[in-house]
Amino acid sequence: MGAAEQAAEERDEWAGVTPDAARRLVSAAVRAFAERGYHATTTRDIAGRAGMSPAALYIHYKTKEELLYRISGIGHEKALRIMEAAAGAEGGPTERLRDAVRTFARWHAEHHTTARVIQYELQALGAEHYAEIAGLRRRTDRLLRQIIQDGTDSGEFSVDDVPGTTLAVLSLCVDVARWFSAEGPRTPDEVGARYADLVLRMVGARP
Amino acid sequence: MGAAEQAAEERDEWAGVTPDAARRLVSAAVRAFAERGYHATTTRDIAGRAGMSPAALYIHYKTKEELLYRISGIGHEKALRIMEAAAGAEGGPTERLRDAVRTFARWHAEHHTTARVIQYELQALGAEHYAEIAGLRRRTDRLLRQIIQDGTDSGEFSVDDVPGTTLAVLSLCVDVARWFSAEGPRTPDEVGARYADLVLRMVGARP
DNA sequence: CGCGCCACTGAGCAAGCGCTTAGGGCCCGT
DNA sequence: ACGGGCCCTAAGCGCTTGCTCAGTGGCGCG
Repeated sequence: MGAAEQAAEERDEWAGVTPDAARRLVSAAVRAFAERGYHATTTRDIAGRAGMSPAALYIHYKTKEELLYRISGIGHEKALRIMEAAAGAEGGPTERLRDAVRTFARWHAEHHTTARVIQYELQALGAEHYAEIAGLRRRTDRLLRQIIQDGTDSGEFSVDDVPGTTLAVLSLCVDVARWFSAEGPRTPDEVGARYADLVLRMVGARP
Repeated sequence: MGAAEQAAEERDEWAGVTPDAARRLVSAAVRAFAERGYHATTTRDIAGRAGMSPAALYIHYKTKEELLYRISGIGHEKALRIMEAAAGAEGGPTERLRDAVRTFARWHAEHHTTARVIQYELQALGAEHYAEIAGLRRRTDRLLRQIIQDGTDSGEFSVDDVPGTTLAVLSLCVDVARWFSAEGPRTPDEVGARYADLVLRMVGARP
């Protein structure tokens, strides 16, 4: 990803959503869901933030749940792509794990508003939508687990319980979205770098 | 804590709440909040689980929010006492950190229903109640940070950023409540032991 | 026995919820 | 000029919500 692309994405992480009104609604919904939670957010609040009447929401989305579903889908696909990029990169398990944790944790800090919604409001999805999103999460988990397995097989890492350690690493990164604040003392880059170091220690990389 | 005491506590972690009807309501509320979230839970649901009419709830609690406040208070005080016990124990930083993480993570696994409510539904509290609970969390954080600081000062640990590492360790333990399931393959004891090992690696304690 | 007490219920209120509907303005090709 | 389609709004429907209140049943006590 070039610098221009990344800057464009930061300016609007929902650039892929069209038309403009639908994008404004997604952006408003993600802010409202992150602040108050899905169930405490009203469709009137979402529409108000997007500068429309409550009825306008239903031209672009069938239900409030569909908004959450769209947000969750886009967010989890982005998270999966980040993990895919790190897992598929050249280099040994240590480099790939460092890169995976650094970019994954950094994304959860930088996009903590979106991340909070997609990671902590999943239970509000309907059963089928939940199952679909759970599939994306399982793929992300499998990619990270494979990196840790590779490092353990090659002897670069010393890990007793690969699935358990994978779970802990994912949990650590995801939970960044809960506590991270843009007003806090840490930048997303710093969080990513620190978390990568912590995780390399967790797996016993480089003695 | 003796075995009999611990068994009694596991049988009813709300033993301190009286009278019986008030305890049944707290127990029902914590299960409902954990399953659906605070805002998605109705007072009718809580009362129904406790075997009463909706109106009976208001004899024991002024509002639904007060129920959450009571649950949060009791839960966070218990978490604080666990951390106090580990921090005040005899032994070096390594032993105290191992004990702190083992018991803290284990509690979040064993009481994952309660823990989920007190850690992830905090935002639903009113401003004053939130501030009070936040004070308890700050005290817990300070105790853990002191252990890590002690180990760093003594040279047993090698930690660059003590507050940041403390935050990561707490985040890791707390997030157990989100993913832990009694039907899963791991027991709370196993989670506590594994997490203690992982954290000792994170702080660079001697293997 | 009879009286007061109080945990509890049945019924229901005002408010707010997700969502629908009828209709209006604007832009398009012809 | 004008008809059709697309967005959008004002109004409001049916329902559920948190919470209230008058009344009731059963228990303890004199």
